[in-house]
Amino acid sequence: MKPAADAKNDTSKRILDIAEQLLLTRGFNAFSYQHISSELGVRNAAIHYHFPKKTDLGVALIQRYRRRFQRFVDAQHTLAPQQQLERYFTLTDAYFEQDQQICPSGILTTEYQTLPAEMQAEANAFVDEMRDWAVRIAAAGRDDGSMHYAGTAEAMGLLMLAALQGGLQLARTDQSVLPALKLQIRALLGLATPLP
Amino acid sequence: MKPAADAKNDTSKRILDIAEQLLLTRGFNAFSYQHISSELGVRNAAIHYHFPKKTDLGVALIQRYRRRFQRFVDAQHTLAPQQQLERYFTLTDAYFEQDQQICPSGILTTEYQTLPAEMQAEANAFVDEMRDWAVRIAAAGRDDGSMHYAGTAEAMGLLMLAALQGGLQLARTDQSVLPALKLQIRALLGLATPLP
DNA sequence: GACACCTTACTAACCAGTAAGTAGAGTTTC
DNA sequence: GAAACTCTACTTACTGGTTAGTAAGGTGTC
Repeated sequence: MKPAADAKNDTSKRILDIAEQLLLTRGFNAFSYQHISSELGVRNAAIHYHFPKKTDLGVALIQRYRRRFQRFVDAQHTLAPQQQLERYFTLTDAYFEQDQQICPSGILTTEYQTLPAEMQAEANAFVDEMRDWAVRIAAAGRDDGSMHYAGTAEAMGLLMLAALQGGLQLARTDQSVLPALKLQIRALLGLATPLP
Repeated sequence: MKPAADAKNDTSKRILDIAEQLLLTRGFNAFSYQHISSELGVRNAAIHYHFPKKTDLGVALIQRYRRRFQRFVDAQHTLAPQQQLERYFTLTDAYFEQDQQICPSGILTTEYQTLPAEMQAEANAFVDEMRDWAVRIAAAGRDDGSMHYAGTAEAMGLLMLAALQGGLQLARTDQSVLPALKLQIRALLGLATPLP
């Protein structure tokens, strides 16, 4: 048995969970170790024990996102393209419903210029992966005949990603944004009503 | 003659100019009065003389944007819809080319939860105005037969706004984003090559 | 002398980060 | 099997820097 290691992992995970919530609602520059430690019920220095520098915490957060996103993608590579798109919409809705969070790529690219180089590198990789995935959906949908749109799959995937990223942010000022955007993306892809 | 008033206006304007640059590159939470005062060559308290609270500066910034955007819209209400769209693209490019700035609505909605209530209210109004304008372009383009797209003009305008907002942010990780996005929006509107 | 526009000098709060110490659980050594 | 140790996961206490914001004073212009 390794209760010590379990406890360590548990605290680290809880730190990451709280930091993730703060990142997606307030941004990396607008939360501090105090926010985390008071929420967690420990002292400030305890956070530094697990993540010595704030940069370490930021990098760990993005790396966790990347792993999670990879699992998300892998888990549904057998689904039809339009079902994958609907899953992506559901994911987007889930962000918004949880305290009007925005997507990680949105906060990371917006604060990009103020982030340490290690975080910028991780953010670049993360954005690339998300973009590739959106492009694959658009390409597969065209290939299997379920989606019909003008332009290239590369540009269409990019547009969907950019629109949802911007849409999650705009939704904070008007909650009707996301439903309208989803409808419009479906319309532009020549999709009818969403699948159940 | 009013040299005193001119000097005041001039300094206030320069403060706003520097603050605007900082807002669009770093965000509201990631710049301080020190950044402005050192750039301007004055002491910290001089900024507080013109804008007592940082909130005052933030509100003044958004109000200036709103006035500027209104002039931008008014100045080209006689242009054809697709020419107005191209002007909007040009505006977007100009932001990016100036130190990879993002659009004001992007930073304001991303940092929304951390902004003082006065700034949130101004941001709401600003976003509404931008959204209305994008929708009017989509509607006018459909009405005059120059644009052809699926879905409503409301949703299409919103999608263009959201995509360009997200696109300006994503462009920081890959400069090919904006050109691809512009091409795709034109394609989705049934527009051919951009007008000169 | 009143006013606009600054300065110096300061406060209190917050920030990331560090150093040194401690409690407890597990491991080693004799 | 008990004393000695080591390790994890913290704590207290602190540093130096930055933050927004204020108070009081100076200087030039009308």
